Amino acid sequence: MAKSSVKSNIRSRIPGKQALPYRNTQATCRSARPAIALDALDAHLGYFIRRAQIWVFGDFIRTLESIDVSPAQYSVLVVTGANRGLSQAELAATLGIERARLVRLLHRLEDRSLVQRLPSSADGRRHALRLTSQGRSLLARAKALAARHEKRLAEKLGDERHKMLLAALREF
Amino acid sequence: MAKSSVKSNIRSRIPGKQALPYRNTQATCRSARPAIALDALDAHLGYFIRRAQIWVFGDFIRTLESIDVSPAQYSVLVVTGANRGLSQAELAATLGIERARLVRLLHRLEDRSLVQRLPSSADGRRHALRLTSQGRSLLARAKALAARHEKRLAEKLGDERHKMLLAALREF
DNA sequence: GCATATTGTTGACCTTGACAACAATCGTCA
DNA sequence: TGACGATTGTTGTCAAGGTCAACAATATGC
Repeated sequence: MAKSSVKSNIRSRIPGKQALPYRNTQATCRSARPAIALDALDAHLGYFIRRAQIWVFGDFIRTLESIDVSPAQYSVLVVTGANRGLSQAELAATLGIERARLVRLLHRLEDRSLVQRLPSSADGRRHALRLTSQGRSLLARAKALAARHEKRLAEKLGDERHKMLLAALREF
Repeated sequence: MAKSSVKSNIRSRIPGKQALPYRNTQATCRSARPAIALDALDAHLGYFIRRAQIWVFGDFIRTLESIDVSPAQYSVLVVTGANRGLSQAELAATLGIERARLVRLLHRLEDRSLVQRLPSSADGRRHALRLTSQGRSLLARAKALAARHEKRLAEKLGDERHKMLLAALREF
């Protein structure tokens, strides 16, 4: 309907390129006709990293959706569980997220009684973060599901390629 | 200041873990004291993909910031430039973004006179996308800058690892 | 004791992604 | 032919995240 092209009525007919029925909106990017050239994109790591990120996160979210744990929440729960008494600034720094963002993440986890913010006796500014018992048991289930997700990933890629990617991406 | 912990005053003193001065908020994740355990996160590809994505996109954005071209805009310009007469649905599908999102991306690129939406003579619903001459010249500069970014990436990773990553991530 | 830095917090703004709805158009098939 | 379903571009809305600035409480260093 072209409601916004108030500009010109130039007819441009391009010969070789027509109406290929794309159905790779989902995750099937290895679809039918190639036809459309990625050109320079094909040499950019960033482009493929982004696509991989979307795929991996999508699978992770679907896998943990029964316990309502997002990737960000999972990372908070795991690191908090493994490092008792961590401060929010430390946690934010190791996860690579902003302090401000972590505050709101913790709000929701605290509302669900999964984490506690205890006052630090040594430093009045800090909170000592801990998992509640509910938090620990949910984390256990989350880890089990996440392991299934990771196994599926390893199967998709092949074990050696999976391990290789893990090692290479650690460079960042 | 713990304004929100209206809950308890339990003092919890954890011995081994204290106030390490983190300075890896930026991109230095290979920082000083390890101290904080990633635990299960250390085996998850998704975690490292996300960190890599942030790093790579950050470098890309900084590199192209002089010409004000975001990663998404770059991908639109590249694919549009390489496939004249593409429809928006086709473009969205190959880039893996929503039609709705592409509409707003194109709005801004059209406002900057970089792309044109021409009516398709064969199908009244479709737009045939084309770069303007300004779009083509900006794309040329963008490609040059993006190549510098990619070169920096290859140097950081080593050529063989860079190539390997490119190949492995294509699986998604 | 005072200046400066850090910590947790809130508020505002912007970008993305995900959906739903809609008008215009096309294709198909009775 | 005409009616029905599908596709295309579009808009709106909502939630999730990232960024940035401000602020009070607290700690540290001189």
